Amino acid sequence: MRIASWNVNSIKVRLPQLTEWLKRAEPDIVCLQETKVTTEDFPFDPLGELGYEAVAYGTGGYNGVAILSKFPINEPVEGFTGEEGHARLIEASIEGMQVFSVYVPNGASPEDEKFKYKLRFFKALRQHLASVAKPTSELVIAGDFNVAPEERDVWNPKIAAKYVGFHPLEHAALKELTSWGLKDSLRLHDQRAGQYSWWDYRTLGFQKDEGMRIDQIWLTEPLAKRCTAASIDLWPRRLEKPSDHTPVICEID
Amino acid sequence: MRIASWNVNSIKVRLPQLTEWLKRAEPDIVCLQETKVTTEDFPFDPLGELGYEAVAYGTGGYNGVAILSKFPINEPVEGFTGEEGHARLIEASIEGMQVFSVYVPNGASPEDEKFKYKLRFFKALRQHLASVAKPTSELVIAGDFNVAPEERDVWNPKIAAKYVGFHPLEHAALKELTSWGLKDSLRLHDQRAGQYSWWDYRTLGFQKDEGMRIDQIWLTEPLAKRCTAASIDLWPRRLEKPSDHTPVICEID
DNA sequence: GTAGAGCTGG
DNA sequence: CCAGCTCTAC
Repeated sequence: MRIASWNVNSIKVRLPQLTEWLKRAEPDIVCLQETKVTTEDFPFDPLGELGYEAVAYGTGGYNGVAILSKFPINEPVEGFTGEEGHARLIEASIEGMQVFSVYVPNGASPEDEKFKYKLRFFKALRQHLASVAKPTSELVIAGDFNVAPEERDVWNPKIAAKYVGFHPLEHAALKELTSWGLKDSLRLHDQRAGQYSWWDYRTLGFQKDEGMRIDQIWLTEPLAKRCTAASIDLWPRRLEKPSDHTPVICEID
Repeated sequence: MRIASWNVNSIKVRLPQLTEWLKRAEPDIVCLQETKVTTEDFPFDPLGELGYEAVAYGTGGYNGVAILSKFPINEPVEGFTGEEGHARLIEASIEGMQVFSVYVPNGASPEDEKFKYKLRFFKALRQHLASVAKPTSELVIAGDFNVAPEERDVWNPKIAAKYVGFHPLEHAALKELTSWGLKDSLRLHDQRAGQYSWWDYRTLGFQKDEGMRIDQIWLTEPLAKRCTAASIDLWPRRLEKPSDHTPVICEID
């Protein structure tokens, strides 16, 4: 079972790249973020033709999340109480696993009101997880967390700590969430520094290898034990008009 | 010698369609309007690879005119005193002919301030023509005149007369310009009604055959005598993302 | 309907 | 840099 997560930064613009990548990487489950379409406008048909069932949650031109799956998707739930209708979480049951696709708010700077919302979001998300699942259940939470878990996940930790993506407060918020009982799937198999999933368009970060690993797939212990591989797929960056994020992948069983 | 005029409605967006059409129609001279690029951003290189020299005049994201030619382009002149820096006229000498590419202002309704500007523009253009050429010289003025010359050039003359494109005032303004000594090249060879060069995107005019012939190639008498054919080329309308205008063509010699 | 401007957002 | 949005224009 191959599970992936990708912040596509507009599924309308990125549909050609997404379909190319799906054909090539053949993931079984894909958590998408920043689809930037309403649920109604989500491209169910072209993805269906590729063999993917989909559930999507989008309220407008910002945010928006979805889950694609080659296996049947059961009991989808859109949103949760902590996200204030921003279309930042969708969950569903697939092959007995609870699958969450999440897009954590960012905030332009630590002084920003949005940054406080980000910290509240993490707290509410932990509450939510605890209310719908147990650390001993089979659960995957994948998405754009807008925080790098460790120093080695950031091209310049000293600079990043002052801004957003590696600030101590959000770093602590992520730790508090994952301490509920979640394992960072990439780190079960790959200890290298500099494995990034996002690069700033503005600074031409990709060309300079200046990025952060802010997209992650977190697993509860039962799934972590069955996780046989994890990686970051840079292939979509070679296509025209790449997203600023690239897919992250893990294999279960 | 094949001379064409086309309002491309953004040369950035329309470059693929333009190049396809150039390869197919093989015009010698093309007057372009609504390029919507600055002179600096004009795509000289890809057009040069197709064998076209080019002169362009654009000041920003609106208007903008250009001339492409397989023959050398001499003495290009950007703008004229009546156009107030709007990048609506470019002229040049090609094979001994004076060639003008013009984009006449439109105005949303006869009450509009822009509509008055349109009438002034026509007056100023006649003044300009008279100051740089004679009716006995070899002169071509091609472009989007934003007025249909005759009733048969408009899908619904009664409606059009109330709005823009066939209002008596602008109609008279075009007549006043062309009475200087210009012949409507299409009408030297084709007397059919309903030969349109533009259709409203909003009303899906093309699909309903509701359009106007507002793009024309006007010739002085010496060239009119040598004009062997004239037509409107609907071929580019079959491509993806067509302009709301289609090219008009005439043959000299 | 389609395109650009000038804005917000990351 | 690359998306959205709202506005204007035709």
